[in-house]
Amino acid sequence: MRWSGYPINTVKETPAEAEVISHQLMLRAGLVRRLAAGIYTWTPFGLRTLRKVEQIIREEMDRAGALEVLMPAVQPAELWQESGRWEHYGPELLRLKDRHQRDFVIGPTHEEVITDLARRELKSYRQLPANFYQIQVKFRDEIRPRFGVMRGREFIMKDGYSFHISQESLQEGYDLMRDVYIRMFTRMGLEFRSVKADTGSIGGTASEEFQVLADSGEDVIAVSDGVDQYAANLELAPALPPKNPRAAATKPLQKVSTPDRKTIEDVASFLKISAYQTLKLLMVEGGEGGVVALALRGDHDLNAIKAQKLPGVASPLRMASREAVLAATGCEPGFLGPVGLKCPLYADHAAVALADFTCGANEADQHLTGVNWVRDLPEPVPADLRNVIEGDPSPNGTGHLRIRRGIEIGHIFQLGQKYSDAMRATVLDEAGKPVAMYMGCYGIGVTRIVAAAIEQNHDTAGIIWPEPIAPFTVVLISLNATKSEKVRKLSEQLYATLQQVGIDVLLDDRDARPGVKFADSELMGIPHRLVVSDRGIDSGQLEYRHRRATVNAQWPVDEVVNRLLAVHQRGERSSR
RNA sequence: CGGGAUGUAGCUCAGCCUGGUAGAGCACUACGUUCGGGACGUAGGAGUCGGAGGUUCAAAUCCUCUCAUCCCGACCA
Repeated sequence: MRWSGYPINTVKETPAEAEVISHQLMLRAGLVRRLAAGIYTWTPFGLRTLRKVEQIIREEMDRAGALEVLMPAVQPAELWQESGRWEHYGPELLRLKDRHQRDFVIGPTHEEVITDLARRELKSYRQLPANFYQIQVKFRDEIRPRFGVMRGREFIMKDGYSFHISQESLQEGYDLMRDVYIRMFTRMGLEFRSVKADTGSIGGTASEEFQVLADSGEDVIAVSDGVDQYAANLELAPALPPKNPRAAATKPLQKVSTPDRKTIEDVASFLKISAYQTLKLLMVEGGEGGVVALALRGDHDLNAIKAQKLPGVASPLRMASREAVLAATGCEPGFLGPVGLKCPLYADHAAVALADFTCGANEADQHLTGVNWVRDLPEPVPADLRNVIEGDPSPNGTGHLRIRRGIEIGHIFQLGQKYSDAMRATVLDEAGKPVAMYMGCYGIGVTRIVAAAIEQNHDTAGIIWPEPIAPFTVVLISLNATKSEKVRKLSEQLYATLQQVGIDVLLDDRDARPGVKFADSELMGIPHRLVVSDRGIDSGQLEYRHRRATVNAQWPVDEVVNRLLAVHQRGERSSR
């Protein structure tokens, strides 16, 4: 491709709408253009990277024996009514009517459609296992699209679905997909982790997310620094009970006046104690009416996912209303405590381990200090209620947890028979009896990967593409080509040769000043740069520079092609 | 959904408080100079000031409504 024929401008100024670096750079480099909130056009440069990501996915899926299909973006409501998700999916599902007033949706995912295909085509256990995938546009009407293509409403996803005769076979297919994902993301040059995840509303048993580690990520994950390599979504990471036994009581129980000190922070600073010496009490709705109290150490945060799994607690978790709290305790939120409490109580392990702690007195403007379990109130029911924090021991026993942020680029699930039951997708087994197929589901955020790769690979000058997904491998910058016949000739010759040997080369043949070309090539993040100039030709050496390098190398003119082939092969290999 | 903010040239923004002929930089066009790290000069094109209504002799500016976009929040007692 010739840069002179590429009519999309780069921009020096950062567009006001872009907050994260990947979004800023994608707009500045002209990779995408916004059409509406969360909806983007991909320009030729951006599309080249997108296609390379897709191609890696395709190659690895095909190699694993998966079959590519292409399903419709527009789907009839009947299928969604059949699976029950017409009611349950909520406002993220974009619904529309056709001219005959029939209901349709724009697919946010394709479990229904693929299950419909499977029940029509798959009749016998002999046809299993089967694995279908597609790379296709999805639409989810996000509450708040942001960060450019990272959380867009319309986006490209690779979604795959496998069908099995048994749970054992599903497990095998799932394990295979996990390996495939690791290989794909490694090939793309991404630093990522496989992370245990909550199965959430999709249901099913096993589930893992693939997270690209990046500070701008929207997900919080707990990663062990030990040899166990433990990694889990924050929602799921268990907090182990403290090993040391509870200390003995040393202080008397006392009531102190704490006017208007309603938060842990206020109380701690007012009484000149640390937040971890306090206990806070949260009131949530009970599963069958009433309220349930949850006690946490003052410096810890409630984990809603863990709490809503407790017997007697409403799921999904809802905080109790002010009225309900008042009715249960006779006290306003802000001064609640476990002493003399009449409703059911769960206490986090760390709260159970406290001695001589401070908590609300269930009386306006009053707190208790020197509180001790057993002596002042009954031993509580212990539970894991909190989010893990930096430095907690790893649940697998070695090392400690670090809290990192991640961008979810892939998610694999075992769906089991949820959809095949609802939609009667059965095959006959060896005994001739119908069995609902076991399903696996495997997603990858293709467009999001492009943004995630930039979040991980950039500097002040711009993008630094991992070689396998760079829009071009080499940029050939010709200086003063309009005047210099020899520069023009050599540039054209190298351009043709590089294309012949199969290297993606971009020829910067624009009639622009050198500074503009250098700056653009760096903004665009092309891994290898070669400069063709009169100066170079006269000395017999051309300048070469890798995007990550800070100085130029001099390459003899007639070795340029071979050397580029060599560094290119090295670049492709190093990221596998 | 709750809160906050912003809509003025393709982009980044000033002008609004205090109403009186719509601006700058970048980008774009032409010409000239320049030519190895985002050049300079001259000339030029380009905006129904998000939209509608109102107040006024007069509205980008004041008021009302509306649309769009962005940010924060939607456990923390």
